[in-house]
Amino acid sequence: METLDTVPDEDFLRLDHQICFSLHAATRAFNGVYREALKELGLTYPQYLVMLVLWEHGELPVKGIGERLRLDSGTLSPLLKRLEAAGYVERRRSPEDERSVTVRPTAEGAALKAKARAVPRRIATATGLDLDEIRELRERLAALAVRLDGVDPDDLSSCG
Amino acid sequence: METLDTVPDEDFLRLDHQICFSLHAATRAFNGVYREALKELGLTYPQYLVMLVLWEHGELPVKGIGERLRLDSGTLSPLLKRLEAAGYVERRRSPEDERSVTVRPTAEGAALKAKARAVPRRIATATGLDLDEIRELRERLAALAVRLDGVDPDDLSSCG
DNA sequence: CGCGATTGAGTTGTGCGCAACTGAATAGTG
DNA sequence: CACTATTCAGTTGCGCACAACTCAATCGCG
Repeated sequence: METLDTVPDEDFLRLDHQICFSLHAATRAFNGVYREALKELGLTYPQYLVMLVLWEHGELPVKGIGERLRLDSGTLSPLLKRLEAAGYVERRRSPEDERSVTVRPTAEGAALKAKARAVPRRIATATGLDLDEIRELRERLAALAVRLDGVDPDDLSSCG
Repeated sequence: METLDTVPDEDFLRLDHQICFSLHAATRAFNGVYREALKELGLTYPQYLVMLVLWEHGELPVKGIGERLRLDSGTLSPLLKRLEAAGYVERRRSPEDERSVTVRPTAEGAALKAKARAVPRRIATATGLDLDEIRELRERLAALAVRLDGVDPDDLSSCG
């Protein structure tokens, strides 16, 4: 039987080449179609992700957005600043906790949701997958992300 | 029967939130484990991809690397410059075509392959997937990337 | 209450990805 | 042969991701 242990290192490097590349390429291809689809909304893909969680929750602290999207303030602060400059969100210091900043969609940002409705369907059509396949892919990727995020760094270095 | 056409826009936005996020998160989780595994080699994930194709082909023009990794010169030129500064590759103008630049691993770069051998196995173990599952995921992602790269941009905008 | 530890947002610096561009070399056409 | 079009690498500019850091606000322990 062929298991991880029976494959030579050499073949593994080649396989890695392929899987690495596939994931990398698929991600960038996805980014590409989203970029195109979001062009008319004036949003980048990560900005769209932020707007999605804001449309769903109404308002969130920066930290809350970060937890849901697994992004830190180093990424979110400038991104939110650009969304604010574009007029789609507003930020204000929380009165209860002066450290926290609450983000919520402006009227214009909320209105954008209507225009965004058509986007996911176009993307789904572009993938050529049906609903069940999309859901399955989502499950797999989510499970993989959870598993990879939980890996002990020592298991990845030679001394582990 | 539930098809793409029978799902309301509202549900679609929510689903999109989930699939977007899953792909985004999985990619970054993958990047994270590779970053950790490649730390001792002094390579970033994209630099590792470049070294993989160079180890396999011996030497390639910048264009050849770009075709295999689906990357343009805007990304590759500075990346290769850094690999050269690190002493892993050397670049020289092709004598036959002065426009082209040939890239090949230095002795140090070639030696790195031995240290890199252990990396893919650690990554594969970290994913918790067996060989067949890894292969299947690779197939799916590759097919998806090809399909998405071939999408007509007009199909993604409202006027399409 | 006082003071050190923690938390939250933001900044800085580096590398990647991509669009748009430059400039030089080559190919192709009349 | 001359001249335009194309090709190739590189640069610039912008946005994202992440590590490492700053600074203020808050928490928690003695």
